[in-house]
Amino acid sequence: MITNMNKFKNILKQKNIKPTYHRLKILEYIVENMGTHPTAEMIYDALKGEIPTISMTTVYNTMNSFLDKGLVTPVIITGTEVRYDYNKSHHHHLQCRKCGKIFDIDIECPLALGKKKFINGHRIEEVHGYFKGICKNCLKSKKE
Amino acid sequence: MITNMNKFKNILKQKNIKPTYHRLKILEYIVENMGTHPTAEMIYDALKGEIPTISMTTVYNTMNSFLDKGLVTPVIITGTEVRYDYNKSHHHHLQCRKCGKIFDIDIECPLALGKKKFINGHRIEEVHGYFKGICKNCLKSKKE
DNA sequence: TTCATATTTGTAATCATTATAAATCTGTAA
DNA sequence: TTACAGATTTATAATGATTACAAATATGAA
Ligand SMILES: [Mn+2]
Ligand SMILES: [Mn+2]
Ligand SMILES: [Zn+2]
Ligand SMILES: [Zn+2]
Repeated sequence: MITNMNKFKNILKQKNIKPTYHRLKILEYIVENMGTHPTAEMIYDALKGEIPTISMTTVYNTMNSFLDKGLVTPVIITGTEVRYDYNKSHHHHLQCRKCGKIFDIDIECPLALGKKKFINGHRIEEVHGYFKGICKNCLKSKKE
Repeated sequence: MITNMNKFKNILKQKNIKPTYHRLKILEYIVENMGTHPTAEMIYDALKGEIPTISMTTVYNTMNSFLDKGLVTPVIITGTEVRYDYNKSHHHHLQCRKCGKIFDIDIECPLALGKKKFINGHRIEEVHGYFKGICKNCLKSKKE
């Protein structure tokens, strides 16, 4: 849709990122697949069909500029790979130890409420929380 | 102290880990430097003076068996390195964006209370939380 | 002492990510 | 339109933490 592409174009312009074709397609992908919290590789694999010449470096470059401009945030759970989150609302995550998928968890975290700026004398700037367990899908799939 | 070494020996025996010299010295180091949440490299650097032949592989092997046996837990914040925590009580962490140090934060996290076993249909097995900010030491050191 | 087994070591491999420099694209001045 | 400076993309090499592997060494029971 041309209207959607205009939407993405505006998002990039608002963040002072030049809306190139690659950046638009990458943005489109992460917006429409927000719930998957994709890795760089997942983005690359999803786009290389439509853009056969795209390179991993471009994905990394793009995601790093998105990170710099605050368009996405990194989700770090395993330590083996960065996953990107377009959802900027404050929320937590759950990673399933069966399927590895990462889910958004919308619970009100008392610690995240903007109240306390200091804990134990340290200044708090960011609050992060995540769970590990078994996702609802894997629970359905029978045996533990 | 020989008494301390016996203490460490017993800790390893209780976990079914053979108390070799290397393992005892590594355990001693992480217990006495619990608050630093050391990396494999920090452990290696601290011990190579006393044990010149020690290798990084041994540190990794040892920490992996400590992890397997639940003697330590991994602290993953940056995604660039694993830090090890001997403190098994449930607690959170703060990493200072100035000095990079990791501090224990002992706050009662309502989410961590063993109550809820399920959230949004997912089974919760672990609750992790951490903060980013400026530690109290770096706050004292004048300019932001 | 002897031998099987576990531990430690040095080195190579892996994997995600970054660095680098060449190739390509884009927008604008002439 | 053409030419060109600057930005973007690409291919490739480098990096750094961790693991894989196989040889060397230590341990400890027979
Ligand atoms: Mn999310
Ligand atoms: Mn800790
Ligand atoms: Zn699952
Ligand atoms: Zn600090």
